[in-house]
Amino acid sequence: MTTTTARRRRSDGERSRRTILRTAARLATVEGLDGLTIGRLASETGMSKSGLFAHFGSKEELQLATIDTAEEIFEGEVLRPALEAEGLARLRALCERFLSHVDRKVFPGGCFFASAAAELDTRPGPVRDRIVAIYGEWTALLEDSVRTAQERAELAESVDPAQLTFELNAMLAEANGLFLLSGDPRAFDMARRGIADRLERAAA
Amino acid sequence: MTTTTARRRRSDGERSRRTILRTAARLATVEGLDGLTIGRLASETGMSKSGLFAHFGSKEELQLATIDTAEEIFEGEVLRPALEAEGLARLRALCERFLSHVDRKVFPGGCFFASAAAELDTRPGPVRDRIVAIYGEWTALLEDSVRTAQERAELAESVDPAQLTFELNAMLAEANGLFLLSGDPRAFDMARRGIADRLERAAA
DNA sequence: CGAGGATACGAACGATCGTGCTAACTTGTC
DNA sequence: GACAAGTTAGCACGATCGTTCGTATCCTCG
Repeated sequence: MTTTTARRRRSDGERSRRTILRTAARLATVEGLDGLTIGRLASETGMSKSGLFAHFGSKEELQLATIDTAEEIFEGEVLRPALEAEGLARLRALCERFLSHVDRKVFPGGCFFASAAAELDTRPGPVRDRIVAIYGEWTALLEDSVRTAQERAELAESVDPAQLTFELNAMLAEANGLFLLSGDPRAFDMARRGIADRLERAAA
Repeated sequence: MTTTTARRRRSDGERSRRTILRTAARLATVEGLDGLTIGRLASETGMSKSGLFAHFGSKEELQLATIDTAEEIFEGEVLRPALEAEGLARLRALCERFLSHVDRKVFPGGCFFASAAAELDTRPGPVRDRIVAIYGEWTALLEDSVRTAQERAELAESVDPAQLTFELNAMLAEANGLFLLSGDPRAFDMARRGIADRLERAAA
């Protein structure tokens, strides 16, 4: 039988890999996941092209690893803090943490996944599939929060969870886009006001 | 005195220029305005790289001309038909024509300007400036329609035009993005429902 | 401490990028 | 019908793309 040789990594390699991927995640929101180039990333991290490349084996693997890293950052900045609340409060917290993470420029090019989704929209392949899956998880999380809020009688039974999620998501994404285009933080205020109004209307 | 030699174009050159730019506008929504490459565009139109390049002189000029062409197409498909109506009907028509032009795949990658805005968000320069200006004009058109609808007592005086525009724009853009990601035309239904609800709530 | 594997680098590859140069041809004008 | 100007192609350039290979170095484990 073939013993699967699990290549154990060295600590220094692990560390530079993290450094590379954190830089890549930030850079990708500016240059795009495709515009993210090996040479640029190498000079940004002070490594050689070949040394950096050896960590991934292909550009596609680098992109997938970058997405994983962006997901971890997003979890830490948005999801984990918001998941401490429940029901309607969780829904509000998810929206607020999302807006906050754009405002605080966790990624210099705004929401990583909004940027990646717009870029990979029409380009089939595993990278796009990964982005679609993550978008689906985010949407499902919002919808679940709506449903829980309904069970707790914080939102009306008559509310369509998918519809409400669509509208909330729309305002979050638009705030992200408008802020990036205009640089005006009033984009967040408009999103907050729109979301608050919409939730009030959906209240039980 | 120096006579300004206005370079008059020849009819065959004008025709191929149009062909190139129409192809470029479609292609840019898939590959991106930066991913739009001279060589790709040349082979797509059956021209030589240098012959095509001579029309523009630089890639940036090509990008700017492509944006102009996309604007003309957008005017024909969305603006002109909608501007026949007035007030609230115009506002509804603008939304409906926008959704329709995405659904009909006027551009294979959805709304040209949503795609370009997401790409150029964070990259300063004349190309970005042009996209920002066009986004501003679109927003101003929506806002003006809201104001006119208020003057005609079709929408309540208490409505904040900028806020309503933000929310409508958000749902249009989200429908565009969601449709491109999922391929599911129910994205348009959710946008229509959300917009109808929002306008009903804003009615006088 | 010695061995083995992970890590990193330098050099080089074919391909493609945007961009020039030159020359051939078409078109429109007098 | 000739001449000027606009149009297109061919070829080549330096740069950069993703990728490969050989080699030197460092960490880790026995």
